[in-house]
Amino acid sequence: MTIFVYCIQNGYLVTMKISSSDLGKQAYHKVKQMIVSKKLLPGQKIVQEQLAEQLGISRTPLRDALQRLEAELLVESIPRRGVVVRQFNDREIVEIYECRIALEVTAVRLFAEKAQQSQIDGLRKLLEPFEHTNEIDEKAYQKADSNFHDTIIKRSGNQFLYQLFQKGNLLVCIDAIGLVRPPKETLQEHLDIVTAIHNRDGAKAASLLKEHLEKSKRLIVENPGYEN
Amino acid sequence: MTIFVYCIQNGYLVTMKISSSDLGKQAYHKVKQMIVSKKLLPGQKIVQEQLAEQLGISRTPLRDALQRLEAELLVESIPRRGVVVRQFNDREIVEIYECRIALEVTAVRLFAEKAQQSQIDGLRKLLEPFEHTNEIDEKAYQKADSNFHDTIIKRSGNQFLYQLFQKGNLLVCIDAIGLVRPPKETLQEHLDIVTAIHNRDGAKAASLLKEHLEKSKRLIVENPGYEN
DNA sequence: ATACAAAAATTGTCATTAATTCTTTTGGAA
DNA sequence: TTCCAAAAGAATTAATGACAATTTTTGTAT
Repeated sequence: MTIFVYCIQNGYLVTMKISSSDLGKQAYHKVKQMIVSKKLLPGQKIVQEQLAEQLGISRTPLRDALQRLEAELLVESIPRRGVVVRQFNDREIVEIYECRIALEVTAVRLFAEKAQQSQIDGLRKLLEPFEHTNEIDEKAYQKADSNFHDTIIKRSGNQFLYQLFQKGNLLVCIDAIGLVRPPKETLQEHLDIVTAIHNRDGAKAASLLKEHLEKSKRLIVENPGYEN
Repeated sequence: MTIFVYCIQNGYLVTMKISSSDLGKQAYHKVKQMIVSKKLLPGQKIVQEQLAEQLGISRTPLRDALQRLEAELLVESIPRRGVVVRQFNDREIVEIYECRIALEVTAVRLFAEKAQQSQIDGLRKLLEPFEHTNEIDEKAYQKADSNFHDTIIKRSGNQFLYQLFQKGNLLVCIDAIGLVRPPKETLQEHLDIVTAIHNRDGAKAASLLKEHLEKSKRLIVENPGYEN
């Protein structure tokens, strides 16, 4: 399918084609979705021809997609053996958390210092539905939580940091891990962070977020089954 | 070419073939080298057929390589338009530095807390050739500097962090940027950091490294030509 | 059960074809 | 003539299918 877009460029009306024919990128998103939604299980081998047929494409764009996913550490490719969905053990999850803390704390400081007021308000709005209520829908909260952290990183103003988050796939991994602590506990922490941002207190926001994330990390470390 | 490796696996002698036939990975390393060594210039378009012929391979493995390099942010692919070598402006270099600071400060804390004594000694040895001398060879120092920081990250014990550094290509970018400050200035800072690590003072090492990197970052920001 | 050999499945690579973009040429109006 | 727009042609990328190399599975004999 091809879509035509008309726009003004250098004062002239130009027609631009936006072709949705990039099978590689499409496949990338689909396979990523399949991994996150556990349709492809960790450790499972991906048979290329089979999956390609399932997606209705040939192997070349699928291989492109797998290449990307390997770079994002979501799959592992062993030459001549094939590609398997990567699985993270507890030690690796803690490693991921440590990286996340390092980058996200930096992001929140930048956000507090530079973000526009409307962006701060937007962040605040994400939390509203869950205030003043006892029955918190876990699924909705998880989504809001994910959005909350994503917004801070995306709007930090440091685009490279955001790319690193995506390419390093920290967000996806963290989504896959799911909620570590109950909403009741984390909601207040989120609110406090927003307050600090609102006051443009970057250092305070950073230390609050750090403690917020460290708590979750500690829970994973102290989890039975964690091997040091 | 095929190489056979003999090794003991589960108590049995096993022969393993290591085929260097992975053209994709080979091409990846070659092209990466070409970018770092400026044989392919920033902004330059890569014509796939041309480069493939130059490397003596077909376009399929070259595309694999470019896919990887795109994930590492070293090249940029515009669908149906081609692949160009990515160039970083000052603003992006600062962004890269901010990410580097976040991750490397975390790494040095872990290193100070967990590293074996021999690793700390190894770090110290890297600096020795440049002490007690007035004539510092810039090139040799740059290599030592690069090794110094690489060691801290690699031996932090957090493998994911190291992968993130590689995939995010922070190290390569930083190598490409080169020395920001004169050796005389940074050598003493490096020595102080080693001392803190030697004393297992993670917090001290972290704050010293942070200041060390922040100084370089500030120099870039204050550089004429930096657009905020 | 174990070890080996043959068969099947799967991956990596290439050459070809189709689709898209870029460049040049052509034609017409100011 | 000069400028712009449309059309034709060349160049380049994307995708498909086919083939060869390699691994995994299956079957058979020890």
